[in-house]
This record gives sequence, structure tokens and C-alpha cells, in this order.
Amino acid sequence: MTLDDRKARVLRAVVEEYIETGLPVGSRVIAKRYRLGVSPATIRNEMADLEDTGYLDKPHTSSGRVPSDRGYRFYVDELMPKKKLTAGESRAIEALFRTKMRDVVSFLREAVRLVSETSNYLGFVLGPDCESVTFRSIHLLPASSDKALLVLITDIGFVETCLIEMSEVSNEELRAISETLSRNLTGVTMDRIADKAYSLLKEETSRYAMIVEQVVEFLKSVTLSDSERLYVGSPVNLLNLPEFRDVERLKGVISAIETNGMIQTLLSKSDDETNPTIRIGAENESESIKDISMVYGTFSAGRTEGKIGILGPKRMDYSKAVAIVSMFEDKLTGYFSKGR
Amino acid sequence: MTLDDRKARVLRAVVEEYIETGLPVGSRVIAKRYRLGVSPATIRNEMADLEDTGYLDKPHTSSGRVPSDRGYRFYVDELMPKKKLTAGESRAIEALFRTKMRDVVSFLREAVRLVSETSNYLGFVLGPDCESVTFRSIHLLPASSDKALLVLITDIGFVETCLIEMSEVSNEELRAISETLSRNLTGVTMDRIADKAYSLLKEETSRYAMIVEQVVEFLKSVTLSDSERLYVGSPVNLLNLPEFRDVERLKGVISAIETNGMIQTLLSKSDDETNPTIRIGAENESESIKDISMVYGTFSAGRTEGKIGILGPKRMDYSKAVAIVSMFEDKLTGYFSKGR
DNA sequence: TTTAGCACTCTCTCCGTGAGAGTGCTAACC
DNA sequence: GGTTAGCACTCTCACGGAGAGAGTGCTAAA
Repeated sequence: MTLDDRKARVLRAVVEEYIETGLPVGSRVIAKRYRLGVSPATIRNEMADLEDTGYLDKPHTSSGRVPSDRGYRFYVDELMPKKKLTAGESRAIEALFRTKMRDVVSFLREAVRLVSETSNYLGFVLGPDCESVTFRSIHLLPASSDKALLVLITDIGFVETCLIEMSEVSNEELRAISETLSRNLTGVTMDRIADKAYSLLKEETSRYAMIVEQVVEFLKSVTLSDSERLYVGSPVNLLNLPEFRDVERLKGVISAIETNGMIQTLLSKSDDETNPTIRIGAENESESIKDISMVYGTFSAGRTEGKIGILGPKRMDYSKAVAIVSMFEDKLTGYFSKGR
Repeated sequence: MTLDDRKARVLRAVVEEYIETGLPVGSRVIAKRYRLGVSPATIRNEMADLEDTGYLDKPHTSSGRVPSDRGYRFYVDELMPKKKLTAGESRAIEALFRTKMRDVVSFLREAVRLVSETSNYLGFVLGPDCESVTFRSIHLLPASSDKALLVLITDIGFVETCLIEMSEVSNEELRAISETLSRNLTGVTMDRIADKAYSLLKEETSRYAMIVEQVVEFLKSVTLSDSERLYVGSPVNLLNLPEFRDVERLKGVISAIETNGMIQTLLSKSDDETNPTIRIGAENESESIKDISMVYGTFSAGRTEGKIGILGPKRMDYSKAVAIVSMFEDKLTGYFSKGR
């Protein structure tokens, strides 16, 4: 399924022209702007062939060509140049990873914002899942006369806190409970921690039972549900794109994204591809986003991993998107391994 | 500047009809649907008067009337009925305040989501500012061999955490430092805490200086900047409104909202009005949102306060918006006072 | 194999027209 | 005097046809 050299060059020209302008591209423009050394008529023949073999589409009989999903696919697999980020863009990203962030969640939020900003599309992050995360320590701190703060530090640096209610308990007692919990639960993976804590609770017959019960409750809930792990940027950038002038389509996409589990499902499918992964249009196998593309990659955080990616129109600047995602993959992996 | 009874009834009818349909309203509809006991011709005369006095506008010479800012203002001040939330809506809000939230930030985020959902407009919350907040305790917990977790609990239940780096320090030493910090800093308001900690640092000549320095660094940054305190909901709801079919306008509004300081500035102006405050169109004094309205209120959190509100089209359902905001004001105030 | 030429197709924009909605005014009515 | 019916007038919006423009496919020549 390969193309002879000139066809490939024509396809590349069409894709790049279309990515730039968003308008169906005609033979004349290609001949003029992309010095292929042949006349528009020849280009027309090549384009007709490319259309027959499914790499190009025509919106209607007598207008320029538009890349098909297959055309984009061939482009990103075979023709696309490797783009580098500009010095300014790299600097902005470096800067994010140098600033000391308050916590992992706001850090990821900030990352999403930056991905959206540099790509001019819609960035998203699916945070590391917590199932195989273990934790480092657990603490109960006095917060008020009838409340204590439960602090949980995981091995990848996630910090979770939760206020729990209790009847009068001294600071020393709190400390004792903390130590029991830490001793028994450190190193246990998140998906098993609640059970473990439960058996601990059963042994516990003291008057701290109520506290331990709340701790267990919290531990059960702490494995972030998928929807809580997903951070999506602001959709303003999409408004600038001509393909979203139609409000209905935009609405479809946004609500699809906000639908719980939507992106997660997409990301989970067949992940054996190269990194970053590119999903073009209908490859996403979801009706509502069948004419947008995704570029996303995986970063590892301890034993587990998260995803970071970009949602944009099919005619997105794949090359730049790949550069951005790649950079974030590396940086995030570094970020999460550093703390260990 | 009052209106005779019939004019008031006509105005009310026009406003309510327009809020419902979004279409310029004519004399016939008013006469038919709002049984005022007079003919369309009479309504026309009244409407002409209302236009002369500035309560109504006409998009063009021969179309129905549309309320002017002044018309809306009179409506919300004098004519608007008090609406109650439906049982289902109240229940959803109650439920939010019953669930145990992980931390204040995610709680406020969830509140924003719910406000957006029940209003069908765009909800926002401006979190309590931290300047006059004091804190209850400060803790340094061992996180890894070369990191400690700094945990700060404020008197309104905000929990802030931050990882700080350090060379080998034993748990006992950490505890000692925590206690020194707590002893010296508890009760100091946020805006003065960094200074106070600084003087503490100067006295400190031991090898913990590096740690204390980082703590000070963190305390300085912890007073959340305005932009970090602002939580805005998803703009999908706005897409459904006919006034935002024009993508350009929508874009203007969204980027205005995302512009740092925008909403804050609006909220800060002259706050002596009744609660909830209603700002209609040009009353917002910002070009970019001069044809949208805000309904917002204040909730108190300890010595300080935050705002919660709704952004919507000028023809928003003010009555319902007021009901929603009022309920959230109460509930949030309760929420933040409970923990004290 | 490539290219020039040309007829053809399809879209998009720009009117002009007609229907529809709603107004303002006038004159009659209670 | 306030209210109403009647009617001419205005403005928008939807529809449709015309013309320009862009681009194609095909044919025939280089």
C-alpha cells in the first residue's frame, strides 16, 4: 500500500496545504506553491488517482481535494516531517516543570492548560490510576476539637487529605493510631488497601473503631474514579477553528468529552502502537468525535501510568502535536520518578 | 420612577415572554397569553410609552419589543416573583453538602458544576480569600528520604500541602520543627504569616535553616492568587442559547471570563446592594460582557468570604438564578462555619 | 507521459420578490 | 378620555434565480 514518489509528494502537499488553510485544495495551488515541476493538469491526474485509491476526498464534484482519514494516516506514518518546538515553547514547558507545585492535581491542571495553550487545540490529561500505587505513610493530624485530618502520601507523590470526625481524642492517641495504620498498611497497593484496613478494623475493638471506620471509608474512595482523573482544558481554542463555526458540532464534541468515561474508553483501546499514538477521525470509533483527531502518549508514574494528549480537528498540525506530547511524556515521567 | 399598574403588568409580561422565547414580543401575544383584559391596540400604546421611558427596546422599526437593561432592572427589583427550587433540585444540592468531600477545592469545583447544571447557565465560585484566615496547625511529615510534606490546616478547613526538599533529618527532628512552627505561627493571619515566619527564620541558626526557608517560601505563596481562587463551570450550557449561536460572541465571553482578574474586578465593585446581587448587561461595566448578566452572592468562611454566582444571558431566568444562589450562599456559609 | 485548452459542474454571493409579523396612526366607539 | 378596530406601512426573513469564480475531467496535441 505504498505510493510512488510523485503521488506521495502530491499527497503531502495537499495535506499540508489543507492543514494550513482548511480549504479544499486545487491542482493550481499545488503546482504553484509546491514546485513539483509539473503542470496543474498533471497534478489533477495524480489527485484523481489518489482519490480512486482513497487517500483524498472531494466535498463535491468540482471543488478541490480534501485528505481522507486514510490520507492523513499515510501522511502521519510516512510523510510527516519531525517538527521541533520553538525555543519559547520549550522554555515555557521547562518552566512548568521547574516551578514547585502545591500538589499533583494542580500540577496536572496546569500541564493541561499549557498543552492547550501551546498546541492551540484542546489538551487533556488522564492522571495515573491508583490501583497499583502503594503508599508511603498515613497520618492523622489534629484539626479541631472534633475533627482530624487524614493525610495519605503515595509513592508517586500524590497527597490525599480528608477531614474525619471523631469524639475527643488526644494528640498522642491520634499519633498512636497513625502509627498502627502506617505499620500495617505501608506498601499495600491501593486496590487492596481498603480490604486490608477492614481486617485491621475487625481486630480493633477499642474506642477508636469509629475513627478507623472512617479511615477505611476514605481509603475506599481514594482510588480516584476515572472521571476524577481526567483533566480537560478550555475549549476556547476550538472556537477559533472554522470547522467548529457550526455550534452544533462543537456542542457535540464538548459534551462527548465531558461525558464520563468517553475519553477513557478511547484511550484504553489497543495500545500497542507507537508513542505518541495518533487517532484520526473515525479511527476513534465514536460517532460523536468521528471528525476530530487525538494525539496522546503515556507517561509512567511509579508502577502505574497516565496519559497526556491533544484533541483537535482532523486537519490538526500533527507534527507539532507529536512534538508537544512527546516532550510532556518525557517530562512527566521524569517528574513522577524523581520523587521516588 | 414608578410605573402605573397596567404598564407594570405589560412590562412584566414582555420580560417573562422574552425570557421564555428569546424572540421580540409583539402586542398580540401579550394580549392573548397574558389576559390583561385589553386589546392588542391598547397594549401597543402602553408598549410605545414603555419604549419612550426607556424600559423597552425595538430591534428595528416594525418588530416586537425587547426589554432594555432598565426594563430588566425594574423587573428584578419590583416585578419578579420569588421562585422556589423544585424538590429534585433542592435534593441534589442538599446531597452535595452531605457528601464528604476530599478537600475544599474539589468541593468548590463540585459546587460550581452543580450550579451550572441546575441553572443551565454558567456557574462560578470565587473561593474565600486567605488574607485574614489564620491557621490551626502546621505539620512536617516524612515523605521520602530527602523530602518532607508540609501540611497546613486553616481555620476554615482549607488544607494546603507542599513537598519540600531537605537533607537527612530524622522524624523526631521534623516533629520538633513542626512544633516550633505551630507554636509561633498559630493564630497569625495569612497575610502576615510569611513575615512572621521570616523573623523566626532569622533566629534559627541551626541546620534546619534550609527547611524553614522553604516553609517560608511556601507560606508566601499559599495565599491563593485571585486567578487560583476562581472556579468556572463548563460553557456547554451557553452553547444551547440562541444568543450564542454567533460563535464570535461566545468566544468573547469565554475569553473574558478566563482572563485573569476579570470576574474578580466585577465582583469587587460596590457591594452594598442586597444579596444576591444582580448585574444586568452594561451594569457590568465591561465591554466584553456587556450583554450578559450575573447573579451572585456572598458566603462567609470564618473571618473572610467568597462569592458564588451564575453568568447567563440578559434574558436569563433571574428568579430561578436568585433561588439557586441564595441556597448556595446559605449552605456554603453553613459548611464553612461548621468546621470551626 | 505531459500539457494546453475547453466545456462543464458546483458553490457562493448577490439581488429582488413576496409572505409574514408587527407597528403607528386615525377615526370611531363606549 | 380612554379604548378599540382598521389599515397602510415598514422591516425581516426565506426563497429562488443569475452570474462569477474556482476547479475539475476529458480530449487532443506536443
